[in-house]
Amino acid sequence: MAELPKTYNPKDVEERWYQSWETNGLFHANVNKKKKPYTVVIPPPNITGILTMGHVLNNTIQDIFVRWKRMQGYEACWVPGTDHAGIATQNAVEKALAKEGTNRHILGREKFVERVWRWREEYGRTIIKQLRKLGASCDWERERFTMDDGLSRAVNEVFVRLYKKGLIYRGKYIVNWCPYHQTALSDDEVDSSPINGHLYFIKYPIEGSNEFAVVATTRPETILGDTAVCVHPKDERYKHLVGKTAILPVVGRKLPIIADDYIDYTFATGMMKVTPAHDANDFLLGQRHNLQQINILDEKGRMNESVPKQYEGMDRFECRKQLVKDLQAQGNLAKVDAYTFNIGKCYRCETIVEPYLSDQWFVRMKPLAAPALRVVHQGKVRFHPERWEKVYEHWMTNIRDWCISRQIWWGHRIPVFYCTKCDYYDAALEKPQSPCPKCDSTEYRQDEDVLDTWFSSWLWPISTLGWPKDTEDLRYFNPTDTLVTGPDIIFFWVARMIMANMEFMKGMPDRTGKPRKKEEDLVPFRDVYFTSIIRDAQGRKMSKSLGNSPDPLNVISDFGADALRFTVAYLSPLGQDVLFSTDKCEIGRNFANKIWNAGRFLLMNRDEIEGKDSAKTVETLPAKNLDLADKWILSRLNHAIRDCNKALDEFHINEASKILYDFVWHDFCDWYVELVKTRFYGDEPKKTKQVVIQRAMWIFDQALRMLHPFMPFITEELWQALGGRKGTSLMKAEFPKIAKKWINSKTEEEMDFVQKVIDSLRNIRGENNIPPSKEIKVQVRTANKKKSSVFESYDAYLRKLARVDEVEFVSKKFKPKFSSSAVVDGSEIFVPLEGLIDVSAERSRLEKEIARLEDLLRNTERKLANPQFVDKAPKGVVEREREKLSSVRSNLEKLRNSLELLTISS
RNA sequence: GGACGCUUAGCUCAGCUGGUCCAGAGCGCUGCCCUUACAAGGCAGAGGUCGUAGGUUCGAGCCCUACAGCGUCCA
Repeated sequence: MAELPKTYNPKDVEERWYQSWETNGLFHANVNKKKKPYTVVIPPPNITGILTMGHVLNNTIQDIFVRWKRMQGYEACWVPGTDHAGIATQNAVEKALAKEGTNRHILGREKFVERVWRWREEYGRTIIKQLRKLGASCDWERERFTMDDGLSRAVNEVFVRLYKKGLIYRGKYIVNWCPYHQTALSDDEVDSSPINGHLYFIKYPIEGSNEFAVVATTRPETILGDTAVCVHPKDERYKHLVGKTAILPVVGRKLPIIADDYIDYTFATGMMKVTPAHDANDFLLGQRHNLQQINILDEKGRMNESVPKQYEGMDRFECRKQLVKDLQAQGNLAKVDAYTFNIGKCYRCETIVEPYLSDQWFVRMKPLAAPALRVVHQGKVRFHPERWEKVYEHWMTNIRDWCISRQIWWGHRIPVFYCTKCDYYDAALEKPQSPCPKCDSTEYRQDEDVLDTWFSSWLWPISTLGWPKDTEDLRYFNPTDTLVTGPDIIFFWVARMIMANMEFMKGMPDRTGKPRKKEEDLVPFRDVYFTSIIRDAQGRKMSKSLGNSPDPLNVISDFGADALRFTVAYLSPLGQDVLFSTDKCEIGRNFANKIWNAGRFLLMNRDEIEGKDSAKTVETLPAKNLDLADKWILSRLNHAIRDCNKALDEFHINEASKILYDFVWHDFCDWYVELVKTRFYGDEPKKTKQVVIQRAMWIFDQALRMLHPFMPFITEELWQALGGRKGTSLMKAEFPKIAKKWINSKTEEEMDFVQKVIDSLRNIRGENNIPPSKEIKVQVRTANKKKSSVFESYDAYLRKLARVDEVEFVSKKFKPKFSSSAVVDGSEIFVPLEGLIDVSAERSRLEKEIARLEDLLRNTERKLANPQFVDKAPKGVVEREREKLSSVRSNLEKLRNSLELLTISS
């Protein structure tokens, strides 16, 4: 066994083990009927992306679950992959083209798409490679991409099925239009944010009258598309105007004045202009009242030929300025108020989106939503934390149809074919070969648009496993188990996956080959873990523009992947944001170093005791001749095993990491290792020492197993070093199971007493400034025989951990002089310090303790004096209070005596 | 405007179904230690009327109500 370096150096360890795991196929999962599957599909990162802290958190959590389940004996399968990110990717490639002085229109569609594929080959794998650095145990043989043949087939299949079912339709509707990308966006792709703008009040003369209709708008240029003025039917102010005609300034168009209770008559003047082609609500209003729809914009957001010549070709904002000037000149601008309102921006380029009337494809969502809502209500899909169910429910019950067409080139082209000779069209997997049923023509053209990227992502849990084909994988690994994702895509993705799975898995064979019927077999996953949002130390979202997002690869190279993983897991409470800064990785790095050195300590002593090259696996716990420390650490270990498994079961990652941190650092390193030293360095026979070291190694081995899902690299390295295991991996070792027989509260109480004695001796040493090198003598007056025997049995512990060289038992009559003292569970401890004692410090130390106990005593007395408490509180609680009372009283008395003696003797 | 979340030590946070840890951790701070695993460490210590005001209860950081501040989502 080579010597381990003094500090842990992650670099070579990580590289080496990841390669070993991957080349040995340890990440790969197969259909294995003897095992239960545990499946996770990765939220496919976007091919334009690079690893961010958000990915680190998300994938660390997934890896923890997957590695934990794998060690528990499940056939754990983590399906990785990427999505094609239509708009973002097209954006990136267009930018590259622009640098070359060309654009997609010059290239043409086919060449452009080829170019995007090349771009994807070159840059689209970045994030996948980076995930390996993090230690992600994805089954790379299963890597998928939303534009792969199989997945594209699934997309087409779904489109055609929904179309035939009448759940997909085409229509002219108002959509969110991004003039920069020149495409429609779904509602979710629009971010709304407040803007300090203006509210313009514009006067429309009323025909045959001196009156004006005064309407208010934040977008004055849209008046050019107005086709009505609307008032509330109950609004007395304007009743007389209904049915009359207003004249649109500048244009001169005649606008009917209509009444509809949709409008809010408390807002502004209570009169509203109606622009059916440029506002979603006006659009509906226009349909109800049969109003003309006048589109005044082109795809780039410029005024089109439907507006008066002087405005034609102007950008919408330029037109706004000019129009306001013109209205003012004409005296038709009543006033302009400062006004703050929300405005929608494209989530990719932040261009202000324009409600825009155009031909688009939609999915009818209501029928799909019902079962998806039900399975969440019934707990067949569980959200963690639960509160997201409300958000989900709200969205699902108010769901709107989903605009799935995008006017871009990169993506799945809509599988709809139009007859070039007549108006016939149909959805089909392939271009129709048969003549047009209406006109006999055989020429077809495919729809120019592509589908929203989410239209492929919503199939991810099934398409990655082979759907629409009935594959063994799909039968075995779906439904998947846990989805780990951010709450920001609950609508985009989570909800839609549930809908898709429920719809498209109906009737597909399950594990036993029978068609799926029950809803719990149709869900895409059983649990959804919503991760925290990673923010910077000031609580700001991480963003490129702020430059506050550390590059995870730098963090890994500075601290190690294990350190980063552990830190992130440790800092992430379920459902709460995480304030992260790179220096917090010291938590993980220091912990890794602690683990490393504990391992190093064990190895050094093993070599010492058993001789070099004695490495052998300790398969079973050497359970003979256990002393207090052994029994205690076994009890603590089993607590940790139980609590860690429970925390993971409940998705409390941070709690699980804290349990392991505390067990390893505080129980194992601070106490057990120190206690074990007394036996390593004592005079016991070699055989005894061998058992002691082997036991310590066995316990450490258990800890390594539990830590492995969190810190895979360092644990594997140490596990191999400790065990001399060849041809096997900690990845496949069994995760510890609780052995209840080792949990023993008596043992823990006894050890607690020993620890308290040591603590109080250390406290005495500290407060009296006794140098660590100086050994002290201790006189004890024990509360009972049992305590005396503990002192006798474990005095080696006192000697080592509190630097004691002599323990003397004293009688009741004994009156210590020049002593510092303490009371532990009724036993009095005196440390004679003649010449060394700082009397005033000692006095204040005792006084402080006395004051604390007096406080406690008063509280306890008050409680017990309350008949209601004694009456109503559970017996056990009252009993404990009584015990507390008597022990506090007796301790107090002893301390007061000591204080008195101190005063006398000084 | 609606929904949800947060407010505990100087900082960042734990504290799960009200009484056992007389309120915890990490960082920071103070003092002492390079004790043969670890100074990325050890030991000891200082530091909190658990946002405010009420209420329920024998008993509340934990439950209820109102308010304030911060944040997120939706309209």
